[in-house]
Amino acid sequence: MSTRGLPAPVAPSSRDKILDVAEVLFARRGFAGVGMREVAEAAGLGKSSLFHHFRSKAQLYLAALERVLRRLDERLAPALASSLGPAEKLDRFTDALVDALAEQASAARLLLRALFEDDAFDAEAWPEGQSVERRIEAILAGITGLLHDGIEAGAFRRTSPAHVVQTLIGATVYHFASGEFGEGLLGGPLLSAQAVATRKAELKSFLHCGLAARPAQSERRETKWTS
Amino acid sequence: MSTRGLPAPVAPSSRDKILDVAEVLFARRGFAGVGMREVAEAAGLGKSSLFHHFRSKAQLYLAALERVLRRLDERLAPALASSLGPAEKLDRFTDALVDALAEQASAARLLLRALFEDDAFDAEAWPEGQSVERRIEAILAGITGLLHDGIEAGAFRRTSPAHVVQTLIGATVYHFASGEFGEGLLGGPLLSAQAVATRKAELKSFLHCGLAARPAQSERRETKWTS
DNA sequence: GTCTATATCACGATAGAC
DNA sequence: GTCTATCGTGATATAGAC
Repeated sequence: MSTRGLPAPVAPSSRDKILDVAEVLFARRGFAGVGMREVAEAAGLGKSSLFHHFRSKAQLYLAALERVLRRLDERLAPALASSLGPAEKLDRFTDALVDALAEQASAARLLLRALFEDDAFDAEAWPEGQSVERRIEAILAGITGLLHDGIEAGAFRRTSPAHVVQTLIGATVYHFASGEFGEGLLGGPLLSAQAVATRKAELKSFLHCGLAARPAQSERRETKWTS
Repeated sequence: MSTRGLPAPVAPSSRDKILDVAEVLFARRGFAGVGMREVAEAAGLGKSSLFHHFRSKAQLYLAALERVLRRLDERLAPALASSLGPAEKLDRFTDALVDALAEQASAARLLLRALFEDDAFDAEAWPEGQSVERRIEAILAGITGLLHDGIEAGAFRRTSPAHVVQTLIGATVYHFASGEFGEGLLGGPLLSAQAVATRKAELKSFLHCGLAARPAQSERRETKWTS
């Protein structure tokens, strides 16, 4: 019958191998910094064979990014779908996010590029680009909605969900994308089990405290959060 | 006699003009994504004239980055040099950092690239690269030392200064580098006076609370928050 | 200091044999 | 599907006139 839906652990297709090396290379040096020749050679193919699987460099880049986002979404969705309270849900979300980013450093770097670079090509012109856009929006809607619900339920203090999301992205995506610089700063590896656990605890400690609902008395004097 | 040490506001040299456009272009599309021809034309020069001022593309990139770091250091140094307590010092440092990054968005982007990209060229081979390295280390030493002193003095809870620095970088440098994405998420401009003030308040609120020294009893009460 | 012209090379993408 | 060969373009960088 069909093998659809089943992973193929023994025989990775050429397409998957190309995506693997493209993900690593694009993460390291960005879209413009990687040549199709380099990707092809790293995947063990000729350059023309690569263009048989992906019609253009932009399509390859977007396909690699889309795969990263798909895997990330698969890791985050269970945390958001659980029927826990907002605080516990946010903890699970944070754990899942950190685990997913720490599992593969190239994913964090590629994701960071997607979030702050104005891509030179027109992403919307490719179907992969639209898929990328939709996946980003879905993930953002999930975490933003969680924060919003928590505020409405009184579990979090009244703050700006968007600003918290930006802080969360910076504290996770940037952290695991920081590579050599981050390791030099920490004085050790970024991706060891211990370093990941420390990061998780540190981050949750900040979130726990920074989002905790407070007595109205100690609330900010200028409580006009516009966004 | 000499004009050394005086700014020249009326007659910007060709070199300064080149650095201006290089900073913007490299920030937007990275080292590999910008051509020397594009820089030259944006600066109103011929391509060969550009190579008269900067011997290579790598030197131009590093010079632009070095200028960004120099200006940032000038803004941060007063906050660190003040004779305030650790908490107030950190507040001033945060204000200065946010103001400096918000003042010019290209600076934040170029700085973010410097922190997470493994540059394709050998930065150490150029004198500008060594200067970049020294300036980054100086800034890091300043904020890390401030956090360390605050912990020793009992003003901050006992945590990892390096992790706090990473969180701080993510919450500031990434935030102001996020450009179109960040504006879409916030639903408004990133760099307006109001948005900058909101970001400052949000960030200091997180820091204030996340770093506050706590009674030893509540220090490790993570049963409610950890799954 | 700025220019025109050029050297040399790598790029993305295509054609067509096998 | 993979290959060799090639097209057209634009890259960094240099040479030398003015």
